[in-house]
Amino acid sequence: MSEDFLIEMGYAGLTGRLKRLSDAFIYQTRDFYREHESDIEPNWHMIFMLLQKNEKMTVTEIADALQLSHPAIVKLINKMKKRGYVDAEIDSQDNRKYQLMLSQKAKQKLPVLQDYWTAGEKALEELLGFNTRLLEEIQKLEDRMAEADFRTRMDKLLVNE
Amino acid sequence: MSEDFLIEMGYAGLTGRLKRLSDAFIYQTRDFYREHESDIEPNWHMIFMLLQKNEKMTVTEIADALQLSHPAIVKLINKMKKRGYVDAEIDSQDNRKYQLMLSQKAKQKLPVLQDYWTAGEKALEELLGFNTRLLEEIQKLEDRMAEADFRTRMDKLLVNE
DNA sequence: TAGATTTGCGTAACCAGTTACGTTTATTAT
DNA sequence: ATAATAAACGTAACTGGTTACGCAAATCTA
Repeated sequence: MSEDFLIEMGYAGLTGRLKRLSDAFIYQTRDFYREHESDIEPNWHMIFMLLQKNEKMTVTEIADALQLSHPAIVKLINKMKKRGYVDAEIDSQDNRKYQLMLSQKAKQKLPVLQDYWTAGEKALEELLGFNTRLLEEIQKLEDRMAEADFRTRMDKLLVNE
Repeated sequence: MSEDFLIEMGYAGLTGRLKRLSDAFIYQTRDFYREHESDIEPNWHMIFMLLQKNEKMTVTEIADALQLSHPAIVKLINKMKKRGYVDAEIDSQDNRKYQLMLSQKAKQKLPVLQDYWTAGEKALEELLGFNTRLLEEIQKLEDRMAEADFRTRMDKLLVNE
């Protein structure tokens, strides 16, 4: 008997394995930051990158770019604000919007963070065996999900309805 | 500019994409069950499969087989008990242990659930393009994580310490 | 230009996992 | 036989996402 029942389950175990992997990356990244006395959190990386590229963005724009729900972004940004990494100013054209940007503190910390992220990328390249096959297969999966998602396909394939 | 910033991020976006995918599978599976008036939940599948194979198992044995923490299993099993899908009896040899097994209700419902799971597997096969490349690449990633995990590799690869 | 609709964002409640800690029972060592 | 240690499992607090709902501001429409 295989040690790992999810592997033994074949196709049916895949979704559980994705969850396990995703969790492992999140928890280990968080531990890494804590170990290195950093008060930043795993998924801030993508916000930093976005705000380096775009200077100013609203909650909705960030949610669209990352394809997450807007409450997810609100929570993220609130924490980043509280720790002084993000500044906000009300949009001069539209009073519903806040324009978000990296704070001075964030910009000062960037070189250190950049070292962490570089280490993370290298670690990931190692874990992928220095090729992009997994990335490509993930991409195909995402593309097919965009055509017709899991739920839709399950419904269509269900026999005894 | 790509619509999806995580894709644009390359390697660095992979972990976020795994999270998104994993969440998508979980939420869509939950919706599917609800739509079909089923009171079961996404990850019960793996418990059902395990308890069909092994008849009786303890919390710790299940946690080991699925490589999840034992509190995760406790929560899962409590819900399954509450809805009458799992029965428990105290181990005759060791009073700390509960032997868990599928209830009569669970066994009766199996044929219907089996239809759902078959639809799920077929949907997954479609999404993977009827080949096992993604599965193989995931396996390699898991193997490399077992050799040395993400955190360990990041630490080793960090330059300016 | 007033009324209806849409948009942006905040909040609440939920979900599925984690770590940390505590209690009871079993096992090991002296 | 007893004391120390280990194991099983329960609970609490946290994390990072979701959906559902509400409100205020902006935009569209008649």
